[in-house]
Amino acid sequence: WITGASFPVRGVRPLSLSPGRTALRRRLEGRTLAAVTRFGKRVAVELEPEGRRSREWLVVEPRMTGQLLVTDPPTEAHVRMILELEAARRPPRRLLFWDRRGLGTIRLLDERGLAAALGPATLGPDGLSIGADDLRKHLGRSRRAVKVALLDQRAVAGIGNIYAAEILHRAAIDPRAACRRLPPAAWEAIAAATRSILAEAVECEGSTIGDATYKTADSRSGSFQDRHRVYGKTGKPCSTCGTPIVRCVQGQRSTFYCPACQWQPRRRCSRLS
DNA sequence: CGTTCAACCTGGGCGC
DNA sequence: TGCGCCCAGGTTGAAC
Repeated sequence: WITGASFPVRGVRPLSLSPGRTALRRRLEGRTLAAVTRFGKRVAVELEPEGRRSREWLVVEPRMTGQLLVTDPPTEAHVRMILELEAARRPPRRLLFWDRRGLGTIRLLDERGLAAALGPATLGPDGLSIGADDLRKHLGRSRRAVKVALLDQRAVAGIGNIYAAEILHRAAIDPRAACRRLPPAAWEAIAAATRSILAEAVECEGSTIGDATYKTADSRSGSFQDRHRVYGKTGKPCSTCGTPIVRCVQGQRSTFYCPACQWQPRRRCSRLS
């Protein structure tokens, strides 16, 4: 159970909290953790009901640099939340939220708020089990470039910038291709690549690039960055065909792809007669 | 409907 | 060494 909750300020911009730090501390202390679940990129810590309160969830959205840690943080400076935890017959532990850039958010939500934060209007089916039909239903008629569309969490939850690039390389689809031009077979390939890339990334405990990116709750670095085929590989030979990998910008974010072996549907030829 | 831009932040890496 | 850029596993809202 939570014996103490604090939200250090230390001169940096306060963490985006809902409700504010004082109310949050009051509502967290003494509560018991019931379960921890993941929805796409969001983590929901379920709190058992207490007194007249119904069940509530602490929803953590790490964004770019936020991490939940049970070990000492890289620096004290960017610790945004400290939960002192105690369990029967165990030494006390601390659950920290450490976030260098401070873009992450923490919200305490009731059932209603949870539905809004994690429901189908916000988060689509999880990428680890996504099917081609789900993708096609949501994106099949979209005019957006397929890479931009894969980052839309309402269509499929859990794909970020690294994995969008790796998925489309594995599926051999050009990230610039418009969704509506993709045939059913392409969606099958994309769905299969999404499941396999994400499963491998989970197996490898994510991609740790430099010291600022993802680490596990006990601070282990991931190894999936060693398997990246295109992300951050500008100019390096494509692992499939040897053509140099290219970088472009889509929706203000970097995209990496092989200009030779990632397929783009031809523009429809206008035919006479 | 889709795209672009700005904003929220800190910090590493680069060229001059 | 310092400074000004560009870049970074993300999300949101406004403007066109």
